[in-house]
Amino acid sequence: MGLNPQQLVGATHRDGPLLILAGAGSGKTKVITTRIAWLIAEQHVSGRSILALTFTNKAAREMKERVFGLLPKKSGKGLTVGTFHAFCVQLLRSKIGLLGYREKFSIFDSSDRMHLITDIMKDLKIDLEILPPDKVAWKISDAKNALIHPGREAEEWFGDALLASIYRHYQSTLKGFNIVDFDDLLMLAVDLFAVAGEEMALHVSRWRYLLVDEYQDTNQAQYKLLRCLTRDHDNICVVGDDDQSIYAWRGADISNILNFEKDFPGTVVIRLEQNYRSTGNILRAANSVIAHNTARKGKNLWTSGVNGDPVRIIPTSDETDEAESIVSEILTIRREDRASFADMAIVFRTNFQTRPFEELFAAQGIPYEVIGGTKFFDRREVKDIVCYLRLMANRHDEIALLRIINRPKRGIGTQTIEKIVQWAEKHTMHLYDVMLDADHVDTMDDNTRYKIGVFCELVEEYAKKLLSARSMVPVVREIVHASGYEEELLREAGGDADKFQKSQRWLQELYTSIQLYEADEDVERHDLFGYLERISLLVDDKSEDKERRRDAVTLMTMHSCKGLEFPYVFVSGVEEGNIPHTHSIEAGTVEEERRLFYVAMTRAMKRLYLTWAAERRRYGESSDCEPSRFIDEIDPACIEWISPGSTRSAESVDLVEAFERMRQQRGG
DNA sequence: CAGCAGGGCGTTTTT
DNA sequence: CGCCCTGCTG
Repeated sequence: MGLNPQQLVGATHRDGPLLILAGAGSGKTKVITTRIAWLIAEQHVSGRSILALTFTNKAAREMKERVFGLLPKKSGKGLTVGTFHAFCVQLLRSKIGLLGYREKFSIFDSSDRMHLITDIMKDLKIDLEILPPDKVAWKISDAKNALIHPGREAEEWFGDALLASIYRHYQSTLKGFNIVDFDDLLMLAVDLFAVAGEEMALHVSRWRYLLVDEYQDTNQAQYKLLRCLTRDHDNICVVGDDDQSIYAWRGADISNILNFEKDFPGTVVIRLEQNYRSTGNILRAANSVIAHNTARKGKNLWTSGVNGDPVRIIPTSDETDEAESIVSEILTIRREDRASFADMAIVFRTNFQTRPFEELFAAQGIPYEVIGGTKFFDRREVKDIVCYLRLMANRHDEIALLRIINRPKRGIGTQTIEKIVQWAEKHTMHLYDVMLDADHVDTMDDNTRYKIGVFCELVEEYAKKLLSARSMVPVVREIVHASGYEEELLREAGGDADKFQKSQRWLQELYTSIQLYEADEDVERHDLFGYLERISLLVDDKSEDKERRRDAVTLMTMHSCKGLEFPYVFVSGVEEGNIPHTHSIEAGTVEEERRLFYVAMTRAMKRLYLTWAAERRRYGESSDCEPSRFIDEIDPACIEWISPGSTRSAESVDLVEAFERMRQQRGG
């Protein structure tokens, strides 16, 4: 199987708790996948008894593929591999009734959450200036990740009665709408075990072997869930690396991995310290940076491979220059090393840094793929139509309703909406039910009632069609047409044919996404609910085959690069205030930033570039930048400073001089 | 109720 | 610099 001794121990550990401390590039996925295959093929454990949990859909997909690649056909049947969130949805789908929700709940995304919180705060007459809704959203999310429920408990936890009150209203509204938000998936799943321990224990008893990836990133809720799943056995294998913990800001609790041995007595600990990914220089550079962290278990990653090229540091004058330098380097590598675009990745701290690259790549015809970033399902056209679908799936989804009630314009304006809302409040009814029953609303005229009637008929008619049709795609096309949405797009575009085409293309992508879903054999039943659930758990739109078929440069943030590897990696914007980010410096969380930088560095297999710009524009204003402190922390023996002019046409004399001074100062 | 213009504000990271 | 939201006018 080609495993080293430690990997082999991990892969062939039979029963009981197992902690695998796996450094970057040490082959942890290989160990997990081999272990699953070993359990099934050699130990005759049924696939049905195995549950593997990951953080991202991508990781889940990869793991599944690799496991099935190791197994003879069909022998892995029943194996569960999924994200924590997807797994929780599965539990909730069948058991959420225990918590007083109805079975066919919808899932809120973060923008829906913001809307609702803003509405609630307005209702409560809270000044949005003093308490910004995004802060509130973040606090509520935090509370849920820590398993803090609304009520007295929350008030103490927040130390703020107002926040607790918003939380209470928010949560009861969600429940009233039969909607759960992202954080609820975890919290409510844990609640299931609290309210019906025995029933749930029975329900999950089929899973006798647990495997958890990226354990260092688990939060309280995920930890508790794992405890619930191991009530009747202790076959839990977790893999993690404290140096790659980069989600503390989202509630990840590093003590979960630090305390694992205490939590699960009899734990076997395995350390994977041999790196198979990067050359010696890259590894040494990364090691020297991470060594500056004090809060770490400490490990010594080593490689038996070649030293390779030094880490190349490229100073540039501004973000345009930075992009041009990288592009020129990309073209050189392609020419000289005969590497493909897909071998290269550009990594940065913040999403908005993609801009100069996207512009330049588009101009030069270089294929690229942005991971994350502005999401497909956040696109206006797509989101509008998805809201139609959401409303048809759940008439009580008020956020969806309010979004499309007058889109396209159908003469139901703010006045009318206000009347509906007031009537609903007075009679404690749902907005949509008020609309269905508009004849009885005495505050509006017949014409308005008629318009509302037309809208409701549309919803009812197509909801029925969606649920009965063999394929939803033609029905959705019909909705776009019959609702007048298409016409509206045409009208909005004015004479701009290009604009109209663009929006059409987005809608086409949406149809394709539905089609892909309906063709997915992994899904048992294909219906509207299943589709909405799937897309709500999807972070990116990059549907399976898409990423593979194109030879493209990958652009992504440091957070989304975790778990990936590329022969050539460019870390861009390595400036003080960017990485480490100003907010983190102020919050005193530079160590997490260092880990983030470490994660980015260790993605590189063959060659690593670090670039920084002396000047960067933000909000249209430009400001001076200094290279990141992390550059100073790299062992000078493994880096090489590339002079600004060498990759392309000569730059300003000032910059070259500044660069020379810096090189002398740093002894580079 | 719809359309337009101008002002204000934001970008840390994501399942 | 752009986007979104608001407020004013037709």
